[in-house]
Amino acid sequence: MGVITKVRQSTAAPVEGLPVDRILMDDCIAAMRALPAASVDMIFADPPYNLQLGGDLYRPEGGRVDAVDNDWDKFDTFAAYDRFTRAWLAEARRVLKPDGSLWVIGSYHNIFRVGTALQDGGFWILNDIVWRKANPMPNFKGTRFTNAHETLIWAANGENARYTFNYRAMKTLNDELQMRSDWVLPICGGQERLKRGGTKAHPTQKPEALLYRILLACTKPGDIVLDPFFGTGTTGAVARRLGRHFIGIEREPAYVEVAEQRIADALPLDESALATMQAPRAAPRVPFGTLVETGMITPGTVLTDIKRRWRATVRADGSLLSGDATGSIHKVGAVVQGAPSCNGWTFWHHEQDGTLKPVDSLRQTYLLATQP
Amino acid sequence: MGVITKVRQSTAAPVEGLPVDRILMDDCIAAMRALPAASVDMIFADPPYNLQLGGDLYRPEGGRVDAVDNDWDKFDTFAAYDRFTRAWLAEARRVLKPDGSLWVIGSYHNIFRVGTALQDGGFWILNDIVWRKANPMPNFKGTRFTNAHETLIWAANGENARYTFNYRAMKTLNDELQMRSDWVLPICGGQERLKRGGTKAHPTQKPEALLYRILLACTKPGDIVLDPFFGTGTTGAVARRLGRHFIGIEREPAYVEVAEQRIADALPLDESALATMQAPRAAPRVPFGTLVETGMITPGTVLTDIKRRWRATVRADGSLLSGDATGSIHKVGAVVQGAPSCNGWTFWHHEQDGTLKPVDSLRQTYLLATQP
DNA sequence: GAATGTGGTGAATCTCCCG
DNA sequence: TCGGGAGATTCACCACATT
Repeated sequence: MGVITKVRQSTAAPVEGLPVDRILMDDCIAAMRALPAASVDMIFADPPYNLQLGGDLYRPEGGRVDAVDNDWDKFDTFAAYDRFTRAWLAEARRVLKPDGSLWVIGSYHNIFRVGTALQDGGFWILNDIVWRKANPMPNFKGTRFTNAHETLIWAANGENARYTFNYRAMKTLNDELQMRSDWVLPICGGQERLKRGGTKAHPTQKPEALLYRILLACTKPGDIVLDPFFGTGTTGAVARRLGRHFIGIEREPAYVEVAEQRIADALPLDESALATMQAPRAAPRVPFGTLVETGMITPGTVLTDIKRRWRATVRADGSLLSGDATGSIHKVGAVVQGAPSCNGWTFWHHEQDGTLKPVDSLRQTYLLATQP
Repeated sequence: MGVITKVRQSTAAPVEGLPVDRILMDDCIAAMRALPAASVDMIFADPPYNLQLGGDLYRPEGGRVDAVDNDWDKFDTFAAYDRFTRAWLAEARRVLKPDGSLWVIGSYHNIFRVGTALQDGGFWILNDIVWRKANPMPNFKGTRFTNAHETLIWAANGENARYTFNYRAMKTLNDELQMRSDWVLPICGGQERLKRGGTKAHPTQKPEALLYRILLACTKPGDIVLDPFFGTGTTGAVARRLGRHFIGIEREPAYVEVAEQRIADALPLDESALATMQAPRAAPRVPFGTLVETGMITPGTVLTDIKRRWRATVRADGSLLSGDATGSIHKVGAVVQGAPSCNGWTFWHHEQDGTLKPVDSLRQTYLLATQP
């Protein structure tokens, strides 16, 4: 599997005097101003999200959520955030080569403002990419949908730029299917999460797998990647492992110190390490409710067990009603039988062509219709 | 299991003279202007994604502009789109009830402009939702990532609005896990795709499953949903099925004709099928003292937490005593743990048949015995 | 040693009603 | 409008301890 091709090297000679493979401890706008125009091949930016959090948030079991409360994430107004965004984007565009591209990551707090600003500034959006987190923090209070993703924008330096996109590499990475605009990756934790004195070194460290995919997709070996919000240096570490150069800009000395050490420790990846950075194939999970939503089974339908001893009615939200019992297909199946648990998929049946069929057959039909 | 409660209906009486369950064949801004303020419970909007808005505001998209003039031209075009967006959003906000909410769907071409405009206009973003298409069109040229999703924004009418969110219904729909911000749903095709003379009746018809989830999540039965870009009426068809009212606005007579027929064919669900899992909050409140009064628990009974780390004694008035702490089951639970708050119903247990059971089980028993 | 259980944690705009 | 009190609320993964 996987076609091995010769890797194209970066063609143009690097600009003289660039602070390559170094971290500049400075404000990002000032530092970019000091760089020559059209000198880097890609920019990855993880700017402040302007989260606008309220007071403390507590978990159901009592613990307090360790939120992002750093000063660098505080802006007085949207207008102030926009000024900041437009300023760094303008410098970024100047520093980027004509055929380079820009990546920015954000959440709904800031990404719409960033997207608008970069369109206004002349960048040309190529894709928006959704990082679907495999293990996001739940919504503890049950007030909204679990915020389970972040958004990345990939943009070229103008509409007609000839940007780099390693189509084959992405297709190979994705089991010979085209890489889609939604990426399922775990959040950064475990051994990968950098600590200082037992606590996390940076509140928003990004997983290396994310940068791995971005650099592999949009740069060539030897290319120079600029990260104006370097933090603890995920971009630098991945760039080194993939044989790319980096320029990091970071204001906080504490972050710079951690990043220096980390990049020094980063070793070029071998084959097996690369494999672990791939996302595991997401097991297709189909909730019963999806069958209701897609019209495969209608609210009001009566389900029975195979011997028609018990009956239950499907409701609009995919719950069942049987006597006084309500809940999921599994829960109601368990209750009517007086059993501790029950697999509702095989227990409940619906009538189809005069015969009883388990609702699991509907799930199989759905999977066949929607899987590539 | 599960408390059966009557489905909460929309509370406020609908505004007099509203064109409810009708399609207004008109420009959306003009039609909204004719509606009274604060009159609809939800708005779902599927505005044009590209810049071909028609009218004299917008230049035709046809010819490519030379790169030198590109910036200015793009600015001009984006500015025109922004004016249009801000205009319809302003009317939408006026027409929306204070506790109503807004949904907008878009792609990377327009969604950043829409998001910025609605934040500037005073809407408060609650979630951005990713509709992850189960079967998207591939990227034939292999020049970018397969564009496999669209983005929706869900926003309240201001930061402190008390919007509707049927948390329990969503959790049930998703097999007893919190509904996340990434939704996997098939695109609209097959039987559902409306045709006129063999070709698709509308280029961007949305799947009913998408609207089904949105209406189930954010409206109550009897609520009024406004769709200012009605198209072939997906919103209206789903609203009718789910026992919600709609107001559609659509300029194109051909779409209106298709929509009318489609909605007439949509079968409303009966009331029992419409029921969804209700939050405990919707159940009648039972003070702990009631259980003491009715003899379900005796003064002097000792309660403990599940691990028997803390003990408390029930007093005649339904308060607890633990060491020096006295007060409600919640307050004493919080005090002994040193936590900011505590749900005493699930924290405190009593011994029954040799095992510890949460006092909440007594409340459930009481509710079952006293509910009609 | 393997299986199981316990505790900690992650970019979070995180309650509602009543007086 | 503000303050106080009732009471509702979590998923996946990892490290580490226990069986």
